Amino acid sequence: MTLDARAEILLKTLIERYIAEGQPVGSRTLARQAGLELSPATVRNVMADLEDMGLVRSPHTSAGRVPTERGYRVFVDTLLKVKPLNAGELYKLEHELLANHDPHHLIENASHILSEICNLAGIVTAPRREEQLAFRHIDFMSLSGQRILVILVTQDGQVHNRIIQAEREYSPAELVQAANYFNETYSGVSMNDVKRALLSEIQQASDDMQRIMQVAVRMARAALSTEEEPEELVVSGESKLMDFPELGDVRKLRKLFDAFTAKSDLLQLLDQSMRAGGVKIFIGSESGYEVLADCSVVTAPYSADGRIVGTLGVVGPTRMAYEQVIAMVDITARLLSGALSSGERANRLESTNR
Amino acid sequence: MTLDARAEILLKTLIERYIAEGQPVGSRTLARQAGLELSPATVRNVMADLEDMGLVRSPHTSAGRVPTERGYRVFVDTLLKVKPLNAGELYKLEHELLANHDPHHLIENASHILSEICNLAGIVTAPRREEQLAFRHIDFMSLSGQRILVILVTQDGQVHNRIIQAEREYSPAELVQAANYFNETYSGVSMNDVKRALLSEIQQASDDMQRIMQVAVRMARAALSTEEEPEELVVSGESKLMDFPELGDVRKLRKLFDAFTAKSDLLQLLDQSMRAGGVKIFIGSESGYEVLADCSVVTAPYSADGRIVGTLGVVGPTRMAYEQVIAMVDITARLLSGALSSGERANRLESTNR
DNA sequence: GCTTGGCACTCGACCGGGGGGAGTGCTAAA
DNA sequence: TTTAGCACTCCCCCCGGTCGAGTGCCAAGC
Repeated sequence: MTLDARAEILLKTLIERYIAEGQPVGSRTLARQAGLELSPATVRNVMADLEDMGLVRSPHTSAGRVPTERGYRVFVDTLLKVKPLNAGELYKLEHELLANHDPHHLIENASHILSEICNLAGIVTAPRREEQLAFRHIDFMSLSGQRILVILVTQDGQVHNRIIQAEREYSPAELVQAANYFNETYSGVSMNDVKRALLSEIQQASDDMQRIMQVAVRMARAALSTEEEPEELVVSGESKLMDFPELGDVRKLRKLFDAFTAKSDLLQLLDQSMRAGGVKIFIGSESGYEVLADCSVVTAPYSADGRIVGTLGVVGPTRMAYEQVIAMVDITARLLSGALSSGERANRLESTNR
Repeated sequence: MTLDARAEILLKTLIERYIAEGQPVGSRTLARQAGLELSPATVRNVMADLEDMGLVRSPHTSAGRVPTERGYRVFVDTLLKVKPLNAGELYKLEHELLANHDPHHLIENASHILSEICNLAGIVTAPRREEQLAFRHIDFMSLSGQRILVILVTQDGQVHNRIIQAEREYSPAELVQAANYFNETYSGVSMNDVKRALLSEIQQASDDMQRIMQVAVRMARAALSTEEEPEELVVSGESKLMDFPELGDVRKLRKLFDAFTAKSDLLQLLDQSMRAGGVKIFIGSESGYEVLADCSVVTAPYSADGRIVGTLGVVGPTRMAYEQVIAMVDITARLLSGALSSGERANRLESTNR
């Protein structure tokens, strides 16, 4: 069941060739390509063995061999040599990613860049870390009627705004006072603790609290309970996938694009790979989602201040240039982590090959 | 060169049939469908005339007729009877659109709904009306180093935030004072006037201004000069276009999707149709953009408080159900206009057929 | 025992031809 | 002016044949 060295070389060559050309590889081509001084006939024997092991298959009787999912798996796990980026690429990547420091722009950029350099669809989940961040500033502003605009700023400079429905109208003065009270009381406290504090403050002693405090607490509570922003997923360059002939079937493409729009499946997949550190690769049906049957997904979590807050990656056909893609996903995750961390320039990019 | 009544009926029937079926319509079918008690032979004669006029054509010698762009044009301009929505559809539309009152959600919703009810791609330009809106509130907050977060709220409750690079570090107290000064001075003034005022304030008498005012003016100026947010375009349901066989060619689709991503061409087209009031229809090459050669675009401007602020519409194959689509684009524009206007419930939906 | 050359075989891609069907244009008659 | 008839055209589909690539197997060679 184990591969000898020759079989490994042949499998590796076959997969590389198939990734490059997209067409079944015959014994003659493979014999020439592998640099092993073997005749096509020998190669054929090896191929028969590989086929028995389920690592390659023929689309039809006389059509050369194509890697199977298991074949790709072996390739990715044991055969492939990740190609690190050269200095020029790295510089360009870094330069483009850091063009804008606003967190939201950063993740949009990351998605776009991933898509561009890999020529695949780039996907990035928006960071989820409000809970850990410190509260910084809040503002209440009354809109028409009883609708109140709440602006919340967290330590990292992210601005969140929501509209809440109050139970009565409030004067501007009241709102300003409430905001002041709140800002003074909670500045620097983590959002988690703010929420906890709000909960206890409101159930205890609501009578003997100052009216203004009551107002502030009530507002903030309403704002933070509607807090549940749907988790965000940024997808870029989907249309790049239309260039791959193996996905050229419009019906398949339709399903894939719908999955990009619905986002839920992809989010689940990405969430899943958030737990494990490092680059993770889902080949074909390994992802567990039918739409991704002919696709591979390469992901890596990214962090802010040492804490993992999201995942990024690419989606492409199983036949993708893993050697480069893995390095690019990896490096992008590192760069993004660095950019999102406060000690910004401390992003050590130790090149740890897997 | 003018069409007699019979020719009109036949052209109308042909186009309706073609829109429904997507296949060339022959004389026999047409004769039966039109309800005119005519023989196929007579219909053939009429078709020959219509072909001379450039309103229909045959894909090949024996294949029935399909409408040309000019044919669609005549159909849309003079033959078609816009189908108003029934009460149920209208209710559902209104209900879904107004699910969220936040301006940004409103336009996302509008795009999504358009795409869903028309089964085409929905497009909406984000409202451009900062200039006319009144300034309401500003906040300055220092981030790491000299980066300063500026939060700007306009009268309608929209929150804009930018990060500017200051020329030195400012203390929190300075920033609060500056914001206070600014809020007191300019509250309620239109953004246009604020900008103008900033310009003159800064060139005149910058020496004898109080230091705090100087700071405020400098900040605001930096923030407002980077104001140029790229005009936004929200596209939904692109993948619906993959269901149309006439767009089924992957290469064409790729170009179309790239145009959706690039946005510039579409924005230009939509901007163009912002000037003219009411529903506007671009059939095939009329749009002037090659990617849209096989597509039609139906647009309508929408307004806020009586002033046109953006355009919405749908993109689909030239063979689209104009009769329904026109009504839906029209009504969506009206509903959105109503929702964006402050006297919110005053949206008179006079059903003015074109 | 592995490797190799040879050989028959299989299958997809491509090409050309023929039948069927849908629809046309034209003509002549009503 | 309308209609019936008819010849014609062209697409679509199916069929059969050829070609080329590549395989599997076998027997000979190292």
